[in-house]
Amino acid sequence: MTKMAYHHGDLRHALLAAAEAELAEKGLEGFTLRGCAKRAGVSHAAPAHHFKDADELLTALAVGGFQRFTSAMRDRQRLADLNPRAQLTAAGMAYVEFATANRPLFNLMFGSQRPDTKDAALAASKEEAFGVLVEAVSTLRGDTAMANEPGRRDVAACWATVHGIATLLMAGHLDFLNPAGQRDDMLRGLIERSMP
Amino acid sequence: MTKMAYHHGDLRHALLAAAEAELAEKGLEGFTLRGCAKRAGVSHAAPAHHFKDADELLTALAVGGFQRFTSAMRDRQRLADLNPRAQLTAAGMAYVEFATANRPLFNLMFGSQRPDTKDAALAASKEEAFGVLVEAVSTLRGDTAMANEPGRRDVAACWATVHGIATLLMAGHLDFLNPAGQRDDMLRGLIERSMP
DNA sequence: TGTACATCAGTGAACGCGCGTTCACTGATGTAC
DNA sequence: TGTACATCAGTGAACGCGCGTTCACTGATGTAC
Repeated sequence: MTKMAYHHGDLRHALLAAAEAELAEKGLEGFTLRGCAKRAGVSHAAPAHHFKDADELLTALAVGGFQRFTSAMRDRQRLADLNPRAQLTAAGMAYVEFATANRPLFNLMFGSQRPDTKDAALAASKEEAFGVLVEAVSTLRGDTAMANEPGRRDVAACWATVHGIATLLMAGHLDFLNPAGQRDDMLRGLIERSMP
Repeated sequence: MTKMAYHHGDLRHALLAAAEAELAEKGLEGFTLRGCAKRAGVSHAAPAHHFKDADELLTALAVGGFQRFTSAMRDRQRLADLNPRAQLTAAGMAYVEFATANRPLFNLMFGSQRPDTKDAALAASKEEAFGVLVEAVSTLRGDTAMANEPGRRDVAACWATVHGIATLLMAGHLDFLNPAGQRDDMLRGLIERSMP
């Protein structure tokens, strides 16, 4: 496809990529449809052919975010020791790292009302990410964690801890920890103590 | 002061009250200076005499938020049993409740970049809120928690847990817990298990 | 006690800006025959 | 294999909107004398 092509060819994906860059750079507050179009090298009216409005684009972005989030956790688990605690820790570490490395995206995924909660793909990708955590807690417990109240509490406790660490870290509220700089060990310690 | 008064008399405080209502109603994304002025019953150019821009107003709002946040935790502690665990739990419960009861304000305080981080009053009010938690953990440990690394980790663990619970709860991600509805007991359980 | 005047806190009209949306259009693509 | 035509994906100008900001102004207040 030459640069002069009237038709883009794959504007939908180009827009998604542009939107992701736009989100990462401007944050959720500075995110605009016009900015995405400009970044994709297309007139600002063009996106309407692919996304109804900014929120629909953001919903698609969140879906991709959850998928990459799931992959990041699974990749980390594959590199980790096979014992249940190490597996849960690996997922937790990847959770925190994904958040700090993709702040506005993470914020879109977990802290925004803009993505369409009724979107099936979003619900599915979210559920899949959640599944990584549930699976790790289940293995550690030796049962199906979500099937009983103590198990659900274990899931909630682990999740709240990693999520809390991630959000506090992003806001710079945990800067008092470990001035020496071995951040990973410190995080690992915090995550492990949340386990059942 | 009659309704016809040309001068408001205490527009600064009226604006702060209006801004708080505006924030609660519209959220951080829909917050505008014009909206605050309108709500305060004043022309939209008037706020400029009291606040340089929206961020300065939001900074003042965040300061007030942290002060009320601190009070909420202290009030809860005063009603609770005197033993150290109950004191820490009380602070944690108040933490979570404040968050869910004041979502946009809490979001402004902990999740936004808009308040001026260099503002001395903001830093002080934030530090005071932090102090409630540090004090409770210190009492429980029997030492000055922030003076040693294990102590700091205990502070971080408790904080991350309550903060994680608060943010996940706000996003509706903990709905799988306790369908029976005894939410407080469930929260208390989660908070207590994070303690040293 | 009264008057003059500086200062302050508000008004309201005007401006420019970037946004989303609309619309008539144009160029490319795919399909029917 | 070629032609006609419907459809689709893009353009770019125009619009209205709400925003923050500016500015000349006006009304109230406080102070000097």
